[in-house]
Amino acid sequence: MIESKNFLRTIVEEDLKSGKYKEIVTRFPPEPNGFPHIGHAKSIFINFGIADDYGGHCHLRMDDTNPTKEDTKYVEALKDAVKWLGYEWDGSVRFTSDYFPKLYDYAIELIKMGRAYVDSLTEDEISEYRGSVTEHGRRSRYADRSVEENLDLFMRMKKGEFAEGEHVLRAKIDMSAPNMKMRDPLLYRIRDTDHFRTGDEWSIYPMYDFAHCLSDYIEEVTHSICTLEFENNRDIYNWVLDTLSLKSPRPYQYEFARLNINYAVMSKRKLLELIEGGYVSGWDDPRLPTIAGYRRKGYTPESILTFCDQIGIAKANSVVDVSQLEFCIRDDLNKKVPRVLCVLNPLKVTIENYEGSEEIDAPYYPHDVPKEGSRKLSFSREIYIEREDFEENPPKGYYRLTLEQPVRLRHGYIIACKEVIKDANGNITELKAEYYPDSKSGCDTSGIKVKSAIQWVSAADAKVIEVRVYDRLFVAEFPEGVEDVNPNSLKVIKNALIEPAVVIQKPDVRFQFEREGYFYADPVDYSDEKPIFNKIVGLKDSWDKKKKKTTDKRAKPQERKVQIDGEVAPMTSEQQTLFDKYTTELKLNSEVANTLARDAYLSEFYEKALSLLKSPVNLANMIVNEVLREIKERHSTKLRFTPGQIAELVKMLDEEKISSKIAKQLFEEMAKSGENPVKIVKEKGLIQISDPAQIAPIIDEVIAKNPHNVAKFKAGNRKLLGFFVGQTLKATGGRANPKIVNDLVVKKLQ
RNA sequence: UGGGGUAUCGCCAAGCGGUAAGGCCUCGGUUUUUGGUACCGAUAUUCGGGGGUUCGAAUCCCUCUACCCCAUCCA
Repeated sequence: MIESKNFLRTIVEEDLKSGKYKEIVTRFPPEPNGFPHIGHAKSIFINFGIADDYGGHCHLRMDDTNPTKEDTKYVEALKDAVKWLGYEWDGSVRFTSDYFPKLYDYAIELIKMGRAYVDSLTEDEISEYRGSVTEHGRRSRYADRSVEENLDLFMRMKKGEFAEGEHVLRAKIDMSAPNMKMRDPLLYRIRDTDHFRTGDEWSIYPMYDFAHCLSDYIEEVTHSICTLEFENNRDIYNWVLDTLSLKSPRPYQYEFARLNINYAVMSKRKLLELIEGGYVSGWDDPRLPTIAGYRRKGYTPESILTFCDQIGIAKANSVVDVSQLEFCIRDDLNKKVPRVLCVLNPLKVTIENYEGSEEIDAPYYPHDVPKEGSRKLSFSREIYIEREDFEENPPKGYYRLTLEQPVRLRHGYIIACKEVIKDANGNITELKAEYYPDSKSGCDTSGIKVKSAIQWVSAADAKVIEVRVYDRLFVAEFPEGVEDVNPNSLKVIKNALIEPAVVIQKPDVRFQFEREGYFYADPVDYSDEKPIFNKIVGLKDSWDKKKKKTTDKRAKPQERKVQIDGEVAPMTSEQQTLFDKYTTELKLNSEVANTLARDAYLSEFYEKALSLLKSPVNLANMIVNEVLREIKERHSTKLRFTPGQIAELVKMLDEEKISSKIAKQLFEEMAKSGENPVKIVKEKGLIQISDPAQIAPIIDEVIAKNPHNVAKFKAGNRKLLGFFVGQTLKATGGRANPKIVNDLVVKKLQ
């Protein structure tokens, strides 16, 4: 299958390599409270795709912890979607509700550990006590109940002794946690509602944060992949699994950005609004971005999967252009589907010099699609062509039929228009034409040149079909809601005419109506008596584009955004004193001095190193640029090296024993091992090579190996300097003095 | 405003100190009995802004800015 690397796959590969897991297990865990949309397809593609490619398993699990919203009909829709996309879940479909007994036991355990308590605050109080993003929360007065009391209450909650809202079970974490999700999150709530699977067996239901991580653990999931909005929930995910000290391996959560597509809405709420408001016909309305909608419209699973692969996976919120999806379906269908002739808006043409009738053999596929198959087209005196394919007053660049310009009937003869018949209102009702008998397709000896070939159907045996032409559901690129609905998103053409083979022979269910687009026999409403086709997507239309371009001249006023800098916090007087000392006395540049002066730990570190080595500038640079990173990564204090070691490192740098490149390498090693830098240099032989006589031959070799780049460099591509320096450095194991290499390369390439 | 994220072409997106991948869109051209397809070519001296470190920075450091997520007994 089509694969590209992304950050999730990188993690999976590393975990496999390090032996963290023997086998990868992922899961697709939808809540069965709505139909899956193309965003789910992305998630399915990611989870099943990773499992497939790394020899693992992917589970399909219904996250059914909220009995008030979920329903079995959605379970079926979810299963259908996964199957339709071509994936098989491991084992049977799983349900979080299957784990209710186990989850209950885990909750009991948490209570016994004193890490969970039954709270009896009202809903409003709980919300109030939680505080806000800027204010700490306060703990409930019920948080101090004894383990026994909690146990008793929780068991009675389970038995159904209390009404909804009377009590909840909460984790005891931290009401002042900056992450609001960690302010004693709810674990269980009472619900009177029957659950679609467990019926009235339970009167308490676990919350997502409690159920999800444990369900993953129970199923031995390794990588729990979800969308960005759960980033804050990761802390609880880890808290639950860690607090219960479950035996490893355990799953970890990773987040990716959910899919958005312009001119569409993806949220269940908005989708439901469209359905319930009657803006669309149901979950499978072809205008909806639901999987059922795309399927009904005629999209293939392959095209959806290709799309998911093309858009990639990252952590940045983004909106993918619909044209990317449209490209995928066109690209897929182009290779697969028979071409037929259909006239959407018929205009009668009488060929006055033609008598009788004949059958024309016409292949289903064009020369560039390697597929076999053909049908007969019957030709006679009366035909229909597309109304748009004739113009009395053609615009410039019009290739189709005009009074002066003949045109070819696809697979048939060339015709010329002789007369235009109009009704009382001046509307064209019919064309009188003549054909050229020696111009038949395949044996054309007429020598007439035409600019285009158009579709047509014979009046005598064309079949009437209904065609449903779908346009985007919203007029706004980023729709808010129903107020942005496109009133013309569905056009039903009742009397389109199509060549009979399509509805009699039925060579396929998807077709390209030539020069129009791709169409699909509607799987629900189609009947032999009343054939109905959905438009899947139009063909690219460069003529349409050209026409539009001449009419609307879009001049975009491109203004440059000016970014305003915010204010920087002022320094304290001590910091200021330090800063002044650094800049004037020690001659540090102000940036470095600023960073140093503002961080007490850092400046102290600096002073210590400085007392051992009088190299203020290099020491400061090293500390600000390298040591600071280590401090951040290791939560300050636990550094594995001392100021003395930094001084030794900088000393070697000052003495030009090592290059700055090696210094960085060295620093990293030292930070990891705590080893003495001088010792590392000695052991690894990292002494810098500064002798030009030693370096020159290596450069010569690099130059000899890359004549193409030498030419480019000489032609003025100065960026290639880095390439040559890099190659030379690589050849010496990083030991060559880069400054000298640099000079030498420039000299040699001059 | 506390915390957590994210910023690379019109839209996605690689890139992890050494020549700014790729796809879509757009624009040219060639082939074509689909104004389709295919094929060729063009399109980021620059990576949200400003500084710093380095021979060399999209990548490391500082700082600023913008956007997204979190205060459901939803998931």
